[in-house]
Amino acid sequence: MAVTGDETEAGTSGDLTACQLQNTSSSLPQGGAETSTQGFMKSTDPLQKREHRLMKNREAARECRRKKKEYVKCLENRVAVLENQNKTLIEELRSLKDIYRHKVE
DNA sequence: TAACAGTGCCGTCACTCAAT
DNA sequence: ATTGAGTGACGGCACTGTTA
Repeated sequence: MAVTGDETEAGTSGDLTACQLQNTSSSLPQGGAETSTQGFMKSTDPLQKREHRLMKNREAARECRRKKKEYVKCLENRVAVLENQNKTLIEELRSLKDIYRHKVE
């Protein structure tokens, strides 16, 4: 199953904001990228335009799927962490109840 | 062992959204 | 209005496990 050894103890401090599918804007040079091919929709012949568009979309799809997989993995890790926390809290509640019962008896 | 179902990855199309 | 990036949906292909 998933949730292998890597990303160990992802929830030590409960970083629940870790799983963000979008907003990787920081590293991606949105505006200035691809200066060599900028405006390819305008100039080149239709066949080349199409080839270039397909290539870009191919790469975009790959990246999109990669991010999505990463996101899902991250969510699975969160689930595992929260399940553990839940288990611990239930156990704690049980023992506290136990202590209380013994006191009132 | 052939036939089939399930799964994962890929390429493409169609669409949306933000930037220009 | 145009352009480019991102993404959901779809179909195809390859691989794997299961069953008769």
